[in-house]
Amino acid sequence: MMMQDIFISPLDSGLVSWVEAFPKAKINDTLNPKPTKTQKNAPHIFWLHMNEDRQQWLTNTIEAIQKKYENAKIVVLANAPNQAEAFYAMSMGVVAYAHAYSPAFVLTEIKTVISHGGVWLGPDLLKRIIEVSTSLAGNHAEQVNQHLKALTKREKEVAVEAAKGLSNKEIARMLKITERTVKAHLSSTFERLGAKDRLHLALMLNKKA
Amino acid sequence: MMMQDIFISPLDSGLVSWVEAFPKAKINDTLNPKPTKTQKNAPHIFWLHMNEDRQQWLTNTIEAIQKKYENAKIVVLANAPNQAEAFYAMSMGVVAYAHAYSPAFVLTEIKTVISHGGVWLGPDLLKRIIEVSTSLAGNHAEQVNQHLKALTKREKEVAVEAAKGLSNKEIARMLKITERTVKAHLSSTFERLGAKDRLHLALMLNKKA
DNA sequence: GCAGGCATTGTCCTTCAGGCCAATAGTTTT
DNA sequence: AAAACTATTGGCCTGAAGGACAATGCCTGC
Repeated sequence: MMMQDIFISPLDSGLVSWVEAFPKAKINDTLNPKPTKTQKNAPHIFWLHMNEDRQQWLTNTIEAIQKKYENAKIVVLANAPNQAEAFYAMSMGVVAYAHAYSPAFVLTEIKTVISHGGVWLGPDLLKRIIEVSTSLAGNHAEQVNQHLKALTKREKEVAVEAAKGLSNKEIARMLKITERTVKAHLSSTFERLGAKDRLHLALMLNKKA
Repeated sequence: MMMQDIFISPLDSGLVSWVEAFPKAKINDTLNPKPTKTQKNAPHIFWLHMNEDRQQWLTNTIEAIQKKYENAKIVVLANAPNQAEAFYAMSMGVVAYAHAYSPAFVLTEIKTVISHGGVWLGPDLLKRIIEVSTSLAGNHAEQVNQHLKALTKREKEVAVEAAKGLSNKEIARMLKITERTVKAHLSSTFERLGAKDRLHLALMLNKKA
């Protein structure tokens, strides 16, 4: 079966690796608002290029594609991949989430996998997903420890308090440092643990057994 | 880089699809107990055939491989795949989990993916993992109910989503109401439950038993 | 029927969170 | 000794969160 590749990107022309991988692909800046019946049923792969902070756009576009195209697979290519976004995308039915600058061979690989009904994602993300899954299933103490181990001493102290629900100001007072410093430790913590914000951090550190 | 494929299976000869996919593969019934130094460092893919209820064997074999071979990738081929086993295997560092009777093209596909550092698993399993990862576990519904009882129907819906870490905007989208309305429900919820903010709400609804 | 709870949405405003761009100084690793 | 990591803090800026004050339409129980 021939799959038509359609890249949706704000860029005028696609990245080099895209063209290399799929010379025949179309590159549009928006979704065709009115596909013909034939188009609707033909198998497509939509490669959505997440330029930056376009969560809303992503949601809308995915929903639009799912509504308009029966046999479409959706791949998200992120300029700055992050776990929260990946989770979100996968939960919406996206079948692959990768870096926008992935080399051509990765792109063809992704296509191969999803053409056969598979789902593709990189090792880091999967590891993270497994961790989260197993922490829900059991030994959360291990997982929490794993998380805290990845942090520096100071970051740990801050993270634990933040996860209890304290504000930055309160934490600052408690540790006798500036609120600014608390923010710095937290930002670093979020990045290390792949947490979106303090609420997600709290959920990670408070998973019940 | 040439990857040596080694199938570990109680069968005398491999399945047809295995041979078709990897004519040069070795098929052993046990792990070579004493690999040479050269063998240890060479990249291998071990395809472990889970014949039946051999959980213990799986654990031992995976550990043995990880100890003896530096650059080994491990794939589990299950006669009767099940999620619990898949989760377990992945948490031990296995990079693919598939049906033992997968056709040859799936096997080659798996090899391609993991050779490039990826991780492979079928759509059903991934879907399940995503579900588990993103949903608040239903098992502690009892305690949560205590709190939720005090809320109206709509407030409950909003509160649950907020406790998962969704933003007001995301909740609004999900429930097809305005962000303003979400705020209204949340404000009301905070007051009823005596929660300071959404983080405290999340802690209340996620608190350990 | 009318009161009161429920669902919905508005505008305005303040505070807080977190990202971005820096900088300094001590510590550890290579 | 140089590079990398850690702890600390500054200012600036955007966007989200939540409170204050209010209004409308729908139901339900008394």
